[in-house]
Amino acid sequence: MSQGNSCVSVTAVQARACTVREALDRVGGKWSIGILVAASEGPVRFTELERQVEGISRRMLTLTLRNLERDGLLHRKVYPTVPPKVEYTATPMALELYESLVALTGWAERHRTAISEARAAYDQEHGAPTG
Amino acid sequence: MSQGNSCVSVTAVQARACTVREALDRVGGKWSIGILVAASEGPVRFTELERQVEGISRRMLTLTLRNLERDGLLHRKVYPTVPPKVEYTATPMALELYESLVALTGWAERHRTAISEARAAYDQEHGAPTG
DNA sequence: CCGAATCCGTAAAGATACTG
DNA sequence: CAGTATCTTTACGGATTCGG
Repeated sequence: MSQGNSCVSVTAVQARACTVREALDRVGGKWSIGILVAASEGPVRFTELERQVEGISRRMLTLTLRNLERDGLLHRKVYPTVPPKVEYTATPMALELYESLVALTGWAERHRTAISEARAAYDQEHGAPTG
Repeated sequence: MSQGNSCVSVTAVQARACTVREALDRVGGKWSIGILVAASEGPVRFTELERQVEGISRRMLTLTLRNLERDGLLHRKVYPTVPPKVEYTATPMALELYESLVALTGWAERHRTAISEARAAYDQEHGAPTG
């Protein structure tokens, strides 16, 4: 997931950019947000996530779960019962992150149509994908 | 850059997740943020960006520039002079996006060490990359 | 100075079958 | 139920070359 970046920028401008990317890298994957949002509502089990995120493969669910756990965004609790039971819970840090993401949600909603129009205009002016 | 997603989620929970991803996809690339931040300070030229972003290749600069322009985040102004001159300017929409990203910056700075520690702890408990 | 076009390596992501 | 292992496809990103 292209992490392991320590913000070794030369200019102050790019140092700021790097800090932003540092945050985005935590949720940069295709599925991280979906899992995080689902886990923000309370503890969720593996199969439960598999249904909720919908479209995710078993493999990607496992991988993303591991990464989120490794970053301290999810807590993994195993119940040693005979049908195995594992619960994933969002940590306070993850909940805080989600709050920060709400600002982005607002932006996306406000400019959703503007972006679509910009893309349509661009595609028409240049080589449009539709023809 | 894995865009073209229209948020066709079934559950309300995942619809919210999708809106967040919609915003993240605009800046999801490896270089988008760096370019956006540089352009937020005022109009910048191609070669200027090539130096500022530092590490970016000519190809990726061009590609990312095109995507940002297509999404309506950058305005491209060409001066038909004999040595060609092209200026890229952040649109109001892009500046607004950058403001929203500042919230994320705060989060990243607050939890930078916590994340590092979480990763170290995880790597030690499981198979550590360093041994 | 600003870019397009091509080739190529790596990493992300999907599908599926198998296991404790 | 909760994963792991393996295989294949796709997208991202780097290096290089060429053109206006």
